[in-house]
Amino acid sequence: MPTLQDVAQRAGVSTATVSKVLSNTPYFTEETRRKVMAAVDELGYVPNLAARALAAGKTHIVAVVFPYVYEPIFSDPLTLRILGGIESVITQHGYNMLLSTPRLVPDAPDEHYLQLIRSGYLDGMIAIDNVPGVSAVQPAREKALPAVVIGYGTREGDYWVRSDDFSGGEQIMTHVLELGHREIGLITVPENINMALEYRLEGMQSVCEARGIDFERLPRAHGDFSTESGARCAADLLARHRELTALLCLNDRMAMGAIQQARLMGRHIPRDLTVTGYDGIPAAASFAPPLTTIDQGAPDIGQTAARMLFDVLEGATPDSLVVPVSLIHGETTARPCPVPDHDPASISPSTRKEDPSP
Amino acid sequence: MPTLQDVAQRAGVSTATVSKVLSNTPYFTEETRRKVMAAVDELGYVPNLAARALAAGKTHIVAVVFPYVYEPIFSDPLTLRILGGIESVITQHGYNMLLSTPRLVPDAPDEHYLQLIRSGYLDGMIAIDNVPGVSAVQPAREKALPAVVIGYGTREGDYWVRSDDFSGGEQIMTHVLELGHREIGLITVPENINMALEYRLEGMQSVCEARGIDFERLPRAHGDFSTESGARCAADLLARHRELTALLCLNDRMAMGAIQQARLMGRHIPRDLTVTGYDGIPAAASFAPPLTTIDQGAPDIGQTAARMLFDVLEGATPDSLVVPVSLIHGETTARPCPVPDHDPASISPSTRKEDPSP
DNA sequence: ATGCTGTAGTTAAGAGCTTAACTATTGCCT
DNA sequence: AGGCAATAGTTAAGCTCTTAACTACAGCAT
Repeated sequence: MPTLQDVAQRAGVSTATVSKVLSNTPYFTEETRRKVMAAVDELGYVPNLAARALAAGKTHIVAVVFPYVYEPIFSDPLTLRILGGIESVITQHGYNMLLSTPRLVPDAPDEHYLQLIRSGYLDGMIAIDNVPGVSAVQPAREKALPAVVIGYGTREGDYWVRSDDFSGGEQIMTHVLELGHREIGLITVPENINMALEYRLEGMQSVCEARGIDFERLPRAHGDFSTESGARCAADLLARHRELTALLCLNDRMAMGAIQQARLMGRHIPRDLTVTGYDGIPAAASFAPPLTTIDQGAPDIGQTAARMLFDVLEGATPDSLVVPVSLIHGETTARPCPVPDHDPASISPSTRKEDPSP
Repeated sequence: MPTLQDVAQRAGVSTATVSKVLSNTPYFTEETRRKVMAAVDELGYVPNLAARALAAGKTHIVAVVFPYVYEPIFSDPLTLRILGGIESVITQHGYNMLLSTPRLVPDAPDEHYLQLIRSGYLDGMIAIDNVPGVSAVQPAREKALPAVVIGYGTREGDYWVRSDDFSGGEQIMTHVLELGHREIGLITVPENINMALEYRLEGMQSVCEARGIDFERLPRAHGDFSTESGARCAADLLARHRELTALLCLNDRMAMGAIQQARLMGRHIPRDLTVTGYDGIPAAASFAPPLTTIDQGAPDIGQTAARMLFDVLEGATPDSLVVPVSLIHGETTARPCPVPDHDPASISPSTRKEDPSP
């Protein structure tokens, strides 16, 4: 591989001049540029990034951090969409994206991750941080590495982007309440493992309280984000609370599991049971029937976070941002049906999609 | 940030000794190691990766290359699963993963991508290469950068991992034929844009020919991998060929779209129409009904590719590998129903899940 | 003429690490 | 005692680039 030296020699100038030409630092003639570029082309010179990084202290590498906490991140479609958003912006800026997936456990730091952050290899980072008690950005703060947080694990002075979880909770609960449901079950995850979900719940609660409904009384089941857990939770809730006419699920995958389970138990969706999701993953739209859910605008979150990071790298101090969400009207919600007798043995033949009954 | 020098000084030894201790090169006493490690801890020393890369010519960075070709890669759930498999192995080895997504277009190389490959920043790469005419690994070959290809875009001497697409095609076609279907429609993508799909088709063809069925005669529609395109293709095929009793889709997303569309057209799945997918993405399992499809073993492919790369980096010459696939028996396939009159207006009320008719 | 400014290019000092080549010491064999 | 091998550690060169400091010189106002 040819080096700067080789190029300089061939062009008949010094290495400093070549470096200037390549980085567009002023003070060289058009003639010189031509000579240098010719030499670069002839030799097929490509700068060595390690040397450049060492000399200039800039690597042009940005870390994208998706911590493994309670959930294997690679099973969440949302991850991919956020990643896609981030990627488009990073690529535009000519940077490279290092994907890091530390195993975060309270009081047991991921040494490899810490080394990476402290190694000077990174110009900045974008981290998902939604779990209380463990932080992916903390090491970046310590090293004063420019960082943007996606989520709630932030401190004063951090730059962050968040989905408007509170509003999402409000919107979905409002939708369900306005359809007339009062006997509502919640499929969520254990307390305090994800702050985004906490805010969704708070949004739901605020709507309930405004309408005089005791949110705390609504039966809950705790899953782990997975489809299977959604099915399990639905089985549990529907068995224990036969009066339920709606299940609000805190993510789409659990909602899809819940729907399948409800069907097995003889419920038609949405006629006998309203089910909602949250996230707006692609599978929710192609589900049958399409899920009523909240679109988080995942690619937008990724793009926004990346843009913000580049602002910071350029010395600006961008404002942190809440990304709005929107309700997707699918076909899994309907008015509650007037107290049917849910005996699984007596599924009537009329359990078909379009029910023309009054 | 403290440097090697600082550590050496504090430990009262030379930088060379510190370097040896840290890299476990022989010839130092336990006593020396203790002193060095103490100094490292006290100073919180972390080696500068750029300097290390420059001096040693090793960066401990592996590129994972998912080219954008005909399809935005971030909308394919399979991507995420392969990525997850790769990630687990790379992390185990203490390497870092640089995610690169070049825009590959014939005769218009992605300059930024080329620079990255040639920049000496990478110790190796894993690339998905399934599209004829454009190659993600080619630059790696030119630079003699250790590489493992996932897919068919290989040359003599390349290391590769492939899913057994031919067998997958055979399995799914055999399954459908054995159920008794003869009027079969194919939902695929345009010719020559993806070699993996070509082999799936060839597998299907071989089975047909062995049974005296003229594969070329089967009606086809061409989508673009997306759910929506699957719906469009199904609409087209079912309208033009009312005799069809089965639709074989070359990926799961198109299958899900096809199923939704078929339902809109009054077909019950699987009673009136058998539909199959391919890939075994998570959404296929949580679909209603669960898709009959081929499990590609995506995480396994990723892991295998990564392991193979590390073998190469250690100087071994691993054997390239075909990863077996398996048929997932979902609930979207059934025996063909004896020539029903598919008038959308006359959906009978008995269109329910369990049909106890003889 | 003198001094100043601005431009074009060079020199050389790092940036922080690895490693080949070297020195020094010890233990062991004959 | 002499020679050799193995061990422990040091010295210093080198990896490739950036950049501050410098030289050289033309153009211009005073």
